[in-house]
Amino acid sequence: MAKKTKQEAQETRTSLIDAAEQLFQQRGVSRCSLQDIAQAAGVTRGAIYWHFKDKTELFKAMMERATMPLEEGMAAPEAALQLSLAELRWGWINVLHSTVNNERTRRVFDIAIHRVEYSGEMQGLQERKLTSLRAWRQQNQAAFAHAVSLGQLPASLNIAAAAVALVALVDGLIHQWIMDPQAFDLMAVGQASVEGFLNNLANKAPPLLPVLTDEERLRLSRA
Amino acid sequence: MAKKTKQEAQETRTSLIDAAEQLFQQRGVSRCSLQDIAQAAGVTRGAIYWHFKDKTELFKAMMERATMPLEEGMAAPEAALQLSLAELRWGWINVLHSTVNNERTRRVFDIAIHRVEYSGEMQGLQERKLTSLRAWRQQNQAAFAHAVSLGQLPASLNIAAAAVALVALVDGLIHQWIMDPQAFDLMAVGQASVEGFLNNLANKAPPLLPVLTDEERLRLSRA
DNA sequence: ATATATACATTCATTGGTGTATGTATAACG
DNA sequence: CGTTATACATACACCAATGAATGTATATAT
Repeated sequence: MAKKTKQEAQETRTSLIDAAEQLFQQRGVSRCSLQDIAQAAGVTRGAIYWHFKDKTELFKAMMERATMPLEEGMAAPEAALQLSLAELRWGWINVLHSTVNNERTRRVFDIAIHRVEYSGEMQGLQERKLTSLRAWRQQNQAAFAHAVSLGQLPASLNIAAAAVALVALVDGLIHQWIMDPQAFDLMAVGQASVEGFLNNLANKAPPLLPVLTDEERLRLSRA
Repeated sequence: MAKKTKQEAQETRTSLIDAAEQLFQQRGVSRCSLQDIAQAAGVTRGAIYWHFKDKTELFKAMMERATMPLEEGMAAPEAALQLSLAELRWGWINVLHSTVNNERTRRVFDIAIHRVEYSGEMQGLQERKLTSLRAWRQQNQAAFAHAVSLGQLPASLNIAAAAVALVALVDGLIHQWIMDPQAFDLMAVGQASVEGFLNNLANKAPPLLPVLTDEERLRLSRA
């Protein structure tokens, strides 16, 4: 077949990634062949091997296209040091928003969560995810530290633990919603949860539950 | 080769599941062959096809062996209606505990989260996971409803949203810890987070953050 | 003690997928 | 306007994995 224009080549590349996105979600990454993807994009495997080294590189390109806008939403490390709680809240709401409203984000989240095995050549992706996770935690922690220095949060706050918990909360909400989207309104529950979490960091109400006794702890460690 | 005793056969079956557990985690489910598993267990593929229909059934058996004790920890639906907040807290702490201290639980969680694709024949497993997720939510919600009826929690509480958030919190903590175990102490942070969450459901402190304005919401929906 | 079911091992045929090598028409460039 | 690099299509060789078929020695039941 004939050579294509540079723009046409970019269009094939795009449609290849599009097709991969669809098929990866439908059949799982390892369960769909390059033949399937090429056919869905209306080309042959030759086109794939021209644009990408192999399936792993195609996968990476797909992930990057979708997550790049999200990573941009994360403040630069220096800026995070001065991040206010309101700005932090805003960042999380933004993540939730694009999860709900951006179809591509949703699909790629679903793929990253349920349709790929992080082993072998995909191992690098897990480490990239880990890096991103740590960055989110760092950003939370820096914002909390800043808020403590301003007196908005008590100095007794364990900011590292709080950072972990907030990431867990949002991450868990997204996971749950991706699995079961009609079970709840992610934006509503997410906003209420995040705001509730942040508000409650400030106050030291008397505990509703009695603290676990040492004897109870012992029972656990023996179980 | 010779026929084995019934007990010996059971041991073969067990060692097959053991080997699968190890290799699934190391190489990912789709990336390790039945040949690999059989060899690691010191038998041939014949033994696998005798004990299990195919790889999917082997995987299911592996999952069931590990998650059965956890599902037992979940109260029966009727009992959940009378579940106290302290008992609910206890249940979650138990999950965290076996995540940290039971090596098998940890491995299988890692496999279920990172080393398998929920597509094709594995689709059924995702639905099983969904069922379990809904059960956890239901249990939380029932306990909250009960606590509201006792006056321990305010009637204004959105118990459905709170149930979702608590599941998200614990689920997110486990995910994060499985990815990055040395980043934090799951038991300590988990206990503090869960207790903090439950305690904060009771009080209605003045909000630290100004509520999102309608104009801000609009900016989001246009983005 | 004999027969039968058991618990595997071995062998075989098939297949789907990968990577690479090669072909080729044309866009881009000087 | 000729040359070259481009953007694929086509063809080929290769392999790893699966499932089924068959073999077989022995535990177990009667």
